[in-house]
Amino acid sequence: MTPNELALAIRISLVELAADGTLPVSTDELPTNIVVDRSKNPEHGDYATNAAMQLAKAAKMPPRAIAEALAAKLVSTPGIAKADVAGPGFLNITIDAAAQGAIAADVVVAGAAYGRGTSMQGQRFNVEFISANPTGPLHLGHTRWAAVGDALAAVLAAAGAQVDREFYVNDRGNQMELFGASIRAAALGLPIPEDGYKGSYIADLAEEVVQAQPTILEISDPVDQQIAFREAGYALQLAQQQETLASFGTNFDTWYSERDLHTSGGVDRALDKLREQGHVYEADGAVWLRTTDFDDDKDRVLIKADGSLTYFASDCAYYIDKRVRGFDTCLYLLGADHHGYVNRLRAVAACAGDDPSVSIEILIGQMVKTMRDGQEVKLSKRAGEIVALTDLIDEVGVDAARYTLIRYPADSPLTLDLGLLVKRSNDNPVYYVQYAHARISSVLRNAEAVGIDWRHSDIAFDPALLVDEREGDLLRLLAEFPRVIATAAELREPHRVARYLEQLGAGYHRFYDGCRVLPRGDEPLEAIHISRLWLCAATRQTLFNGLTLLGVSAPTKM
RNA sequence: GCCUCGGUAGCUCAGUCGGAUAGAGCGACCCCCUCCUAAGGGGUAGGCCAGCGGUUCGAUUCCGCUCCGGGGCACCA
Repeated sequence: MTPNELALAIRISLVELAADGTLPVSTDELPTNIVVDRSKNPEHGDYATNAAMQLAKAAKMPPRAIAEALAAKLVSTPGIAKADVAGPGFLNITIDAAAQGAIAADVVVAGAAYGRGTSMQGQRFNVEFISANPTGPLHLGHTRWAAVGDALAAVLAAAGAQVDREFYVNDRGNQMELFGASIRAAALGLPIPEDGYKGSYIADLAEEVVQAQPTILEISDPVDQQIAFREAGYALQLAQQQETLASFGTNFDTWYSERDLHTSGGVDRALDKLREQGHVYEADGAVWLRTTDFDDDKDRVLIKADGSLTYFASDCAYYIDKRVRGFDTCLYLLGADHHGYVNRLRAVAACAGDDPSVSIEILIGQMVKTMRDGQEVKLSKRAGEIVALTDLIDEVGVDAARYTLIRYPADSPLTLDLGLLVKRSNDNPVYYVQYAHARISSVLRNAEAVGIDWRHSDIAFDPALLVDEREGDLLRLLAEFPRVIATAAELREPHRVARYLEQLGAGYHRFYDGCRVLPRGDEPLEAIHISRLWLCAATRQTLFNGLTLLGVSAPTKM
């Protein structure tokens, strides 16, 4: 019996109590969401609910009396062994051993689908993240969302939502010109422009461009030549970013070009839309959007006095374009340095006639500070000091990098110690979780080696045998997984999945330490062995499903 | 100044519909391998959940203020 099934049983009992008059409340007054918590203390049974205390006010009855009535109903429910009233009105519930153990079989049968739910069915999300300028390699500043954004998208999808991962390519504007000028200067041996890109990768790019396209040096017009360098460099950088992210296990459904947004008329359509909604005005020779109608500090310029479009105009067009493409909710995963954009983006949605509380959501990822040997590693693309994402992958590997970034909530600042991460030690919990998966894999291999086919054995899986305290803990943990995914999706917090996997790993290691799975040398094969193998298989499946959501591999050997 | 994120064990951090005795890893100390991977398990020590008020049966959690730290407040991209 899972917590969700238990919650349903409690709900049904309450409805019955309200119907027969034991509880003087209408069914409308019953809590729709019954809270069922795992008990921390084993003396308090398997699960606890505070439903009686929640109802006390509406029913004008002492919580303990309500709990008593509820307990009497619940004990006649199949699968529930015991229901005790405790403290101010908690109800401690013990699940029947067989009903508890049956979860192991449920998980094995569900397989890769175990944990997936339907709580977000019918919702279409556009999850946009990273969106780095194509003017340089991806660096550590981009990695947090590369890992967390991807995991968040996976979690939303696991909760039943339809999710697109999108990367916005800022391939227009002044930065691109500076980029082109910088490469050209490097190729011709000229000084890099004052505010140009000074990283050493620029020289490499220049060399690569010239090698692939020697005639570029013969272009006499400096403007044309700069454009040629810009375009060649752009293509190389974009390809490199795509390759880097693919090697990091982050794959986008859409790479959306800002240029396309303009050439397709998206900007004009957006401006028309905003005008229709009545939030556009002219002043000081510029065209403004009155975002102050919706909580922004100041209005924003769409078209500058010189007639050129602002970057903000592109932002508006991009948002409106996403909505036209049919997304219910546009998620923007931004760095803390973009936090000033939150209000204006929300205002854009409102100016476009949308309800910002539904159609736009902006998540701010706090800074990742990187340390190496106790020294802070500074990231500055202009100054040329870059710790590239590819370096991180090379140094610590995809699994450790992704996992470490994902296991902390994105809205808390994070300090990554590269020196520590490089050590493949226990300090990184990814190994702990992966080890649990590998350990189970090994047990199952050994079972096979001695000829035990636990799935099709003559000796049947008997859920009632899994009564050891460590087996019960592990079963309760397994039952928790669907709720973890649903909550992680709801709160946009994929780190909850990682933390859960650590608990599950710990639960397995304890079980492994205290409960012998395979028969020793001369022992006969018995039902307890088979049942424990099912429990092992269920745990492995859940670890696998969870790690897969996070984009971390689940090795069968380490 | 305004906005925003944080302040929980020596260190790094978990802990949302407000619940029973506040958790984990690392570090310290003590135990456990004739047995499926010791990359593991068990135990001890370590806390005024930054501070002060409020809401109530009950607050680390919700609200207000104060203090301390990170980040942000362009007709830049």
